[in-house]
Amino acid sequence: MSESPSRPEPFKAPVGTHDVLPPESSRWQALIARFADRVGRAGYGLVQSPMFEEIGVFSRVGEGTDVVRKEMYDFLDKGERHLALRPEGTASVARAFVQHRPTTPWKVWYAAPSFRYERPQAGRYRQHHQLGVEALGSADPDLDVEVIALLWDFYAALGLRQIELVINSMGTAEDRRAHVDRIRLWLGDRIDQLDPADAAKVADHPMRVLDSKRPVTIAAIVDAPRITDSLSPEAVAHFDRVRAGLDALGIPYRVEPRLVRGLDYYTHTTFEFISHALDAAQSTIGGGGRYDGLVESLGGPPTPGIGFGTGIERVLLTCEAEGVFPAPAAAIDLYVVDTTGGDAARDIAVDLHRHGFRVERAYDARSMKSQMKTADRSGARIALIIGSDELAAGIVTVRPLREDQPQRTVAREHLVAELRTLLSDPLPSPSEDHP
RNA sequence: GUGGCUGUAGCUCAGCCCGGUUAGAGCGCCAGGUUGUGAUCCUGGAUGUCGGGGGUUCAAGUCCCCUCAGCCACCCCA
Repeated sequence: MSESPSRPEPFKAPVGTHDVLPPESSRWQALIARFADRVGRAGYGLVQSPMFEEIGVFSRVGEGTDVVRKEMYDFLDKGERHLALRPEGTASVARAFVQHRPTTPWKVWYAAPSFRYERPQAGRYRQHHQLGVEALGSADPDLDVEVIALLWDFYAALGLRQIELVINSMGTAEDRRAHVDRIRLWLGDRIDQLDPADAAKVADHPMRVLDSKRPVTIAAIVDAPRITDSLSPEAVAHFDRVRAGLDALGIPYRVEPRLVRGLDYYTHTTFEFISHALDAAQSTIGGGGRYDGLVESLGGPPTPGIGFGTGIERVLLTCEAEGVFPAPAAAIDLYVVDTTGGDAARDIAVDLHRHGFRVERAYDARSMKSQMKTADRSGARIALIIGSDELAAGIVTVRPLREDQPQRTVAREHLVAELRTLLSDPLPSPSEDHP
């Protein structure tokens, strides 16, 4: 028997979570930056809300949904408070609105994790990340159009083409309630024609049965009443204006009267973006809708609102499937190679950082060959070489790695100026922030 | 929560059906190819609780059981 001490079992990320490491993380940064830019230009400001809330914030707004009934990560803290990790983005933002009462229209965006206790699979995690916007305080159908257009444009800017927009109207809160009752009765009369799994849902979630994927059920409900046939005049007018707006902007869409979203606070417009490039089961990459009663249900004044969320993981998965939006190239311009022990590399690298350059260096006093190898792999355009000769003479050998040009030496005191010229593209001065 | 498939070096995998010397490949990593120069090429090297536990056996990466994890699907949704 070996006497070697047993190593502790290595830890792994919890089920359904994942680490995002370089270079993949640079795609995340770029994606979020694109999003922030697009929605920022439309007047949306960043909102940062807590990752957990009193459980009531979520249960109040989604008591009938699986997302809050079965999938919430809830816990008691040391003060016996019943809290929950947020399962979706809208409720937290609505709670913040109620708490702070900002002037309306209040338009915000977020990039934040959501948590749901589900079995993970392709495109589905227990912690996933959403980009989203919420606009509160206006019932203007043009706002519905604006919000949908933001997401449409975002996908388009990434280069995604195989995206379908599906929209529906749930009508006013009264329309919705009446329709749910009507559907429940209608399905109740045909309950034995449904797939048993769907039949079980009729009492609690009749609407859910309508977007069933089971062939037996699909056949049984072809003639089910459609909400679009029984909307109030007010709701019809709203929906008409939303469609007219999308038409005017040239945004293609399909009206799907059976579209049912996972949260049951929606009124009027609901929408979903579906990727046809994904062969996984999870093809919805974004969705949202209007929620005119939500703020009130959280104790605020009657306040209309609309928003969407789109899953970063799924969007990136779709980008991969369509072969668009690759990870940005390496961000390093210079690599310092020092064979004199490393002090020169330390001084030059930090000095160049302070002057705004993007610089890396080798550590551990490796051989020159090894350092050059690393320099090459770093993607740097130029290696700055310091050997004993350079050190003694107060110079640096500047060796281009990407272009076929001879290397040359530059005096240390002229290095910054020389490199600025050499790299040609304008670099920010040390005081400014990077672009 | 239910079901199917898969777990062997950092990564991708072979070996398992037909148990048997020090467990392999490619890529990656490290070093060297004469005295200071990368991406090619050549040579050499390091690294494995064969997911974990139990069992069968003279002997298990290979067979059996349990368990955990990953993937995929149901469900649900981003």
